[in-house]
Amino acid sequence: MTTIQVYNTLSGKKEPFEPLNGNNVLMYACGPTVYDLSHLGHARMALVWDVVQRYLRFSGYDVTYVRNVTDVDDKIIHRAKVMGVTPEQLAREYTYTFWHDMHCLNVQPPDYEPKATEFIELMIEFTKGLIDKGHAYVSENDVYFDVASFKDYGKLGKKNLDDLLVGAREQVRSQNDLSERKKNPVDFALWKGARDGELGWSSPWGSGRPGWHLECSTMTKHVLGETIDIHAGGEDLVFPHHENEIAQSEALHNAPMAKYWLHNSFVQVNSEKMSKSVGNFSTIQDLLAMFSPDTIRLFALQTHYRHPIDFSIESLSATRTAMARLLRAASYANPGTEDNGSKSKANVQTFGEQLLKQNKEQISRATADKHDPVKDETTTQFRQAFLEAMDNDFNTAIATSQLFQLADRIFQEEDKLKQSGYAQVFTQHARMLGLTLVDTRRHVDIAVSEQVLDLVLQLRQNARANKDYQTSDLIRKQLTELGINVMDITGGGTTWERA
RNA sequence: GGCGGCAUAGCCAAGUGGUAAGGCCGAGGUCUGCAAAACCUCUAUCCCCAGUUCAAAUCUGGGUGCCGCCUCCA
Repeated sequence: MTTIQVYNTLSGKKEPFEPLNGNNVLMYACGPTVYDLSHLGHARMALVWDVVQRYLRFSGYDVTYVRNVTDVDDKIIHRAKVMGVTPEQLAREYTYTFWHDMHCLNVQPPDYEPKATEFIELMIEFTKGLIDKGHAYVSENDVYFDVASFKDYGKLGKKNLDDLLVGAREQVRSQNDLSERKKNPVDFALWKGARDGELGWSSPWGSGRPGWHLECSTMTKHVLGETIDIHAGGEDLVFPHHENEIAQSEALHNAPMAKYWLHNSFVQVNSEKMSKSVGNFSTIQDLLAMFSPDTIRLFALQTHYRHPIDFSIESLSATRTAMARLLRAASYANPGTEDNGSKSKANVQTFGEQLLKQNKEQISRATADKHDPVKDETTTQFRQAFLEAMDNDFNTAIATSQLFQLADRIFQEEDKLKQSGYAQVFTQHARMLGLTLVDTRRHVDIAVSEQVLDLVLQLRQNARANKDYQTSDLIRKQLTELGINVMDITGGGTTWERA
């Protein structure tokens, strides 16, 4: 099997990817906290790890991919209070919108999607274990992790405890209630006691809720195991979130939590991180109103996942133009449909049905070239360059550039059979990146259809004015067949409505 | 202050020792009733300075600018 190179945050280097247990890959990505609509930054995270798990499967690994949903957290509680709903209602609402966004973007569902609230009992067990081993202590109704008791603390985020203490002391001074409860300013909460009326679960330490980091440690352990292959997430989770997960899990298990720690970079706006707190975000739903899922995906994949992407409507528009070219190239895969396939036959299948079909048809690395309808220097070179790029720490920027180069070959090819063959190879590889290639070039929105109708009716009026009633009647008849009733108003003017 | 990262054409963006992928925009041409698409051609020596090397965007040192994390954050 060809070796994939991955950049491991833990070592700060690219390393050959070798799963711990033969062909099995256990992969966990930190999912969203569901307290609001997801924005492009969340989309990038989901898209990147979606492509990674797709590529690992393509490469022949038996992947178990887990992405959690954080459905209990301070932000959820605060937002719910503001909106006058319960935290459960709020979390469920935004879980649904997240799923909707993911489906629209053709992000494959993970194999398991644990929610924090489903693991409270096990988190309590986890905490007890840490207390028993002397890595955690109870303070009033809270439980804290004793950072000083874990000698490797800081190995992921490349921090040393002394430096952290200097900074932490100043922060804690401003929250002096906390400083009294913690032995050490950098200690973090495993369990937070609930104040009056606050959301809480009963525990040996009274009513309360888990600390943020605890859920990922617990769910990783119980869904996948004590040591997994890949733990992934956004760059901002390196410290303290993943650092604290490591501290908890490794202190309890005396075993590495994950072999590879992978992190994606941010989406920026004017060179500044896109985030809720800055307020410079574009929600996935807003963007989907303007751009196709494939455009958004291509936009994300044209930059390497460890580099920041600078977002602007202009650059997304540029990607839309580029995406149109890829769709045109793909349309040669099924000769004949280019010209007569637009008679709405393609729309019989729903988007969801198309995606399921595509996933079923997805090729694997071992058998990929056997399926090649055409096998020559072009396809061989293309595949080699494409796979080489993906093997090299999932370099989707190079992989997509190869798609453009193959697209050029498709356009140039005069032999129809070859052209179609190239286009099929093109399609297979584009779908490996999760591009749907659902042809959106002829999708017309309501505003445009209205204007087109106005135009047609204007032409009909012109015909009537010229007493060309044959033409004007033909137009009306055809529109009627489409379900559009055309009504001339006595005294001039025309209006229409759907029958 | 500590840690990490980035700086490549008008814009976006790959490339980490052997002489600059790809996308968008633009220019000229072919095709076309006109246009669009397609096709052909053209558009950079890589922030600055010094060094290592036969050879550097790519390594080393220094400088400048920008960003992220260290507090919730994908």
